[in-house]
Amino acid sequence: MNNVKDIKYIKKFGENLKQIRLNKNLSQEVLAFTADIPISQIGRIERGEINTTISTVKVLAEALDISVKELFDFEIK
Amino acid sequence: MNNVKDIKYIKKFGENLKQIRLNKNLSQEVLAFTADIPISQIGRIERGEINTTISTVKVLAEALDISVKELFDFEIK
DNA sequence: TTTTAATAGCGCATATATGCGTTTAAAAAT
DNA sequence: ATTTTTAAACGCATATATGCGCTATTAAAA
Repeated sequence: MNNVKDIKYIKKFGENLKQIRLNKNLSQEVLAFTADIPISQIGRIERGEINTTISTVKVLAEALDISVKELFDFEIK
Repeated sequence: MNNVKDIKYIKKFGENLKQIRLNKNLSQEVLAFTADIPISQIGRIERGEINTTISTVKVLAEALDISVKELFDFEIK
């Protein structure tokens, strides 16, 4: 988290998550409910504030009905 | 981490990481050095003891010279 | 404009990942 | 058999993700 490149990476991850969520017309609230995690968590991930874990990524992918790989399908810069 | 499925998932992730590392004939030590993370961390991830973060996954992928997606390219069960 | 919905953003406690070092065990090489 | 390499498996301090609740802000709808 202290690494500049890492911060860019988690920001990109969050942007990609948000994009996918919006493409499915889901609110943060609905995604949070489906993934069974707090809505505040979704927000912090999308804003790139936190360096989330693979288990959280997995439940998000399941809730979005996509593969985990798709959540990592973005350009690093 | 308290969820049974999550434990299975992080175990599978670790097994996949180990497989990829061995396929490249790299020791945990060399991978740790290249990724600039402690060797103990590599072991704990491969053994499925910890639910690692996306930034760690990213540096591992870079050190292995593969995409992050490849580290998630395994069957969930 | 007023109401409603959606998101941002904060605070706080707890759980856990990380980072670093050390010891033990097993396997491979000599 | 001994040495060397590799990985497992501890312990511990620190940083941070999570979980929960709440308020503020923004945007959209009425």
